[in-house]
Amino acid sequence: MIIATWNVNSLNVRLPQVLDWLRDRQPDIMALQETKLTDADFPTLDIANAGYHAVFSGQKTYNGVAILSRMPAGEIVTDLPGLDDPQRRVLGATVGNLRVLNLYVPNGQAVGSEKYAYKLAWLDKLAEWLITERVPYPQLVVLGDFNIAPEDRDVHDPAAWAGQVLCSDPERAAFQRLLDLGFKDTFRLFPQEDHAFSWWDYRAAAFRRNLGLRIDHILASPALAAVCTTSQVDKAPRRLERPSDHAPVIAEFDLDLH
DNA sequence: ATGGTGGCGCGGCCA
Repeated sequence: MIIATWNVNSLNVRLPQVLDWLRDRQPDIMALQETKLTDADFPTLDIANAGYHAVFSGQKTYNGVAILSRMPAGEIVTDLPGLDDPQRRVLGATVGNLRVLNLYVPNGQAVGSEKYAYKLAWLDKLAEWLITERVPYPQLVVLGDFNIAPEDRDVHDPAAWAGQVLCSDPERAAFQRLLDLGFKDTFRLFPQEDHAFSWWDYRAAAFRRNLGLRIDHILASPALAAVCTTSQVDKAPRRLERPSDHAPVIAEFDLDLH
């Protein structure tokens, strides 16, 4: 079973790339972030023609999340419990015997800003949710754009980024708290090349120079991590014309969805 | 160098 996550930075613009990627890689589950579409505008038909069910929680211009799956999804949740928030950043769904939580964690803008405080409060609510969610759903995957580079090796220039948003200690502590709950960062279950990133700024030819960060993650509950067989970043879509600034991240599991 | 690029949508916000 293959699970993937991709911040597409507008599903309108990136739909052809998403359809190509689905055809080539055939994931069982695909989590999308920054669809930037209202639910009325979601391309359900194109996705269905590609062989996938879709559930989504969108808004105009900003944010928006979706889960595409070979099998139909149920038990849909679109909000963090206890957080009244118009921003569409959360989508939980059950696909067969797997629980999927797709997240677009707030960016945080700058350390000390209002958006940064919102990000930390949001992550606090997330941890509280996972404490309860993992009980009925032992096979739980929590994935998406976390907007956190967990360690210095996830940053092209750790000295320049030290203490900056996406890399600050409180953000990393919030990420570590998720790991302390027993979730595994599947990417780090396996040997990886140095300088492996999932996001590169559009500016300053950052991708060509591999000036990136690894901020997109697939976290697996203990039961799921135990059957994880590989995880990698697929940089190919970042090389295309008019790419997203993020690349898809993949994890594969020795598990039958049923 | 306090910029640079991209999406949305048409001025400014967000990343």
